[in-house]
Amino acid sequence: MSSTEEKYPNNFIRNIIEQDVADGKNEGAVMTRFPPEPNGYLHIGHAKAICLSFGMAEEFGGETNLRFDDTNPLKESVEYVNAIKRDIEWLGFKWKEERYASDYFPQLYEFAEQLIKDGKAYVDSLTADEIREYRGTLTEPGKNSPHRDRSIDENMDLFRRMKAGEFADGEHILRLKIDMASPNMNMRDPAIYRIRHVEHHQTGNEWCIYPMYDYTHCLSDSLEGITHSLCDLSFEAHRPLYDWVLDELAMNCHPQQIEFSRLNLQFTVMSKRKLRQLVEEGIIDGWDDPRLPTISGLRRRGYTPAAIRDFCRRIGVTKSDNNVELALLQSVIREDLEDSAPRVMGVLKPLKLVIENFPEGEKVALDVANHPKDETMGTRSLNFTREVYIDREDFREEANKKYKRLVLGSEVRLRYGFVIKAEEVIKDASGEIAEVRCSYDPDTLGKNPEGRKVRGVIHWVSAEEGLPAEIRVYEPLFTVDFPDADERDYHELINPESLEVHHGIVEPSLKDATLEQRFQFEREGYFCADSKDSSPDNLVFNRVVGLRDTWAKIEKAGGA
RNA sequence: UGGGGUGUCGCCAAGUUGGUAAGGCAACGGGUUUUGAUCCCGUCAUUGCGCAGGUUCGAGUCCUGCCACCCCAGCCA
Repeated sequence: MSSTEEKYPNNFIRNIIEQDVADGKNEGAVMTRFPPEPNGYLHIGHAKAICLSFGMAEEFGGETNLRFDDTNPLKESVEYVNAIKRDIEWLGFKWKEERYASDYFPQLYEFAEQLIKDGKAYVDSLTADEIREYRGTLTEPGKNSPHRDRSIDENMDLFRRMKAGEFADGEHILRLKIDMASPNMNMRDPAIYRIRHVEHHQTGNEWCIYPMYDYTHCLSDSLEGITHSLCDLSFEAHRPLYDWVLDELAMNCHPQQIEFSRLNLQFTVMSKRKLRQLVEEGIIDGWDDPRLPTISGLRRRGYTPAAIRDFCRRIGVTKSDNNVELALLQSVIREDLEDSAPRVMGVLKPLKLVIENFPEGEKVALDVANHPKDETMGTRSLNFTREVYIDREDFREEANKKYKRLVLGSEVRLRYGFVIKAEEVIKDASGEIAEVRCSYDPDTLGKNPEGRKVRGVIHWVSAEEGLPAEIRVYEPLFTVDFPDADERDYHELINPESLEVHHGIVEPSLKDATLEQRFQFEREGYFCADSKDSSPDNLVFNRVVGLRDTWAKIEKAGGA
């Protein structure tokens, strides 16, 4: 990430930090943090936040802590902690320290007692429903709880007994004493400690009271010496509370919270709740299903860390609502793989060709470049044989001039090999084309036939040497561009054709494809060996993204 | 009807003190090409920056008033 090419274009947060550094604020230091709650997997929206927080710190010579915001043991687990760490590392970021909000539980407790002593916090004994009623509405002020004026001693006694486990869940709660009439709902005496007799994944059974986000986050930031605390816009209205807590406790480190709008990507859902639902209902193959916008899903699909980082740079950072098109995500991975993926040939929908005038059993070894522009990627040898497979899309019994592939009675070149001509179509009982009988021109290897023009070039795989492979082609999981905005139940919006499985044939060199290795299947797209299911005896490839397809446009426009 | 935000090309987005609308994606032309890929060239907000007024020699940038959309009423984060 240190390369200048990966620097962010100008954005308002960078401008703020730049100014702060220039002004000598915090002695010119920049310290950020990424604070995920371990209650789900990270997705592309988190990647935006990660790239920003880590990126800004790095750009200004600072560092970033990874801090698990683990204040709600009911929803969290170490499985998520581990998945999150794995994803961040894979993305290419190194945190300075791994922290947990739970590391600060003892200090947080002391601060709470301090607040009680100062008359700035009190124990409330209303039920959750009552508290809601007392809170008022957006347009009406709330009412003070009848317990709001308990004495400091009584509050302290009650709070200590809460900690000691003398009360059941929900019996009491610690609230900040701010202003029940505030137009900002978050300032109407927010709850900061609740009783929860549950085991915590980090602290075990040490605590039965747990601090809440608003109280915990600002103090954790302060304790870690964070200078710029970047978060999404939903916390904007919480900033006064963030500042209130730090001010009332007179913390000497007061980080600046800056909010930016979160990423909305077309044709997918981003909320952890919905993603979890998809996983739990078995609609997809786990958190790393290649159709998901999770980091693990994108990784399994074949996206590279560099492409995801590039995407995060290109979408920018603002406070405005955004609807990023899928085309941008596809564009960054194509750009990356265009240079880095070795080329191979693979056929998704095999159609057998028999080249009748090519001697049976004979092989012609072809020396083939692994990349058309990068010689350092070397070459490999491919055998041309009498029987080959091409894709069914590449053959038509009849077609107009715009169709640059194999047509009955005319010629086409088999990439890197000979020019062939389709002579006869053999059909099975149902009328389906079973194979195509062809002839080849032996004098066309590495040169064009004289006086004739071939329609084009198509890819192929030797029938004798090709390997069977399962090839998974993905389309968006949803049929509408913004499933979150749709009133219909999301089940109705699921694309039934989001996964298409092909039983294809790939060239023999793919036998040794390593997991997660990416290739360009010429004329088809970029593919990645599936990290879960692929093995030398059972090859499975995921299509990362297709090649840009000009032909599809022509076809759609009625050109052929 | 309270509070907090946001509105610049189809999408994303630059636009530091007002000075005469970057860039990327997409799209559309054309060239190269044994990948209809890549690459290259060109077009793509002609008083237009949510709308309406105002200040100014001059406003996307300042002022006023509207409009639209988003967020907030968890003992979630």
